[in-house]
Amino acid sequence: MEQRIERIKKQLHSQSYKLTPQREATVRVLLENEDDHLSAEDVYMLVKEKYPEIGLATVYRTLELLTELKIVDKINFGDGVSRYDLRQEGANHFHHHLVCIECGAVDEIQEDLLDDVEKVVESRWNFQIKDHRLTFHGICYRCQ
Amino acid sequence: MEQRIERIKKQLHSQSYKLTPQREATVRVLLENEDDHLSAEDVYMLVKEKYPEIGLATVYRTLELLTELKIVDKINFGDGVSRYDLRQEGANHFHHHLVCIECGAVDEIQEDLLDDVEKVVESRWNFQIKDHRLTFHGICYRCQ
DNA sequence: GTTTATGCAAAACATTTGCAGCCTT
DNA sequence: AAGGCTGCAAATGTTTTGCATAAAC
Repeated sequence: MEQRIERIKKQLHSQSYKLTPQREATVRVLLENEDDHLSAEDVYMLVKEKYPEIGLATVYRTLELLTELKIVDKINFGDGVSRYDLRQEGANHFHHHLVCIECGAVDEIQEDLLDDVEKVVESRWNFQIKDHRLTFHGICYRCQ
Repeated sequence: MEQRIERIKKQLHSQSYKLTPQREATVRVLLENEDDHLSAEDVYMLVKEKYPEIGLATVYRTLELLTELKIVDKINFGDGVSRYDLRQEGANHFHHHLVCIECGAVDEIQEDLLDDVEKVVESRWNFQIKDHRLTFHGICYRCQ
């Protein structure tokens, strides 16, 4: 955890951004809820517990910054809000998601299942892939 | 075109919805711009050319209805708006997208490249897939 | 001291909803 | 007369922006 914060701090510094207390509190919330898919509002509520003076705008600005630095990925599951998902350290692809249409749970697939598909797309469509988004909608093991 | 409208009309009737002039005008805009990925506002502007009295709320309600009937798919590429994409007739999967990060173009892949991946997900994660969303972000052939 | 970041409030958007009136049967 | 459907305006919910203040370098 601390090491991970340290590395994020370096990443910010390398682009001449600072890890302010507000930003650190926000990052900690993301780290502590790595399995969830928090909206900006969710993050705001959780950060406020430790840092009550923080403003919602700061949270939005921090999440935008982290997205830009590819520390988090911004994703939208079709309900009106954006959600923010920490990237695995060293991962060069965004992980996949399983969204249950019964209970709303969102599970993650960390494994990259798209290697073969991407080779086909790159050669057949002559498209140079930089990133991807793959989400399955269906019924999770709990709801079956 | 006319036959396609006719089939959509039947599909609506089978669920006891009507194909009103407003709905028909909206469907026509979608058919005429099948290659694009129009937002509700885009659709509204285009429908207004032929049917100036239409209201934006009606367009939203029609798009929602068409989504429910799986005539269109609602998709979000990460800019703040939902886009609406006609499903290929008879297609049982939603097609894939290539979004160019240089020029913003969105190309479609009609072929289903996910058959193998879905088999793995269904058995390994015990997840019953009903639908999927796959988007690649990268550089299109035009921008290379 | 100049830049960078923050908090608040207001603004900007996208989307949804309430409701009175309008068709169609 | 009843139902579904529409247009308008208002309401809602999310995200962004302007600005004055505060913190960091």
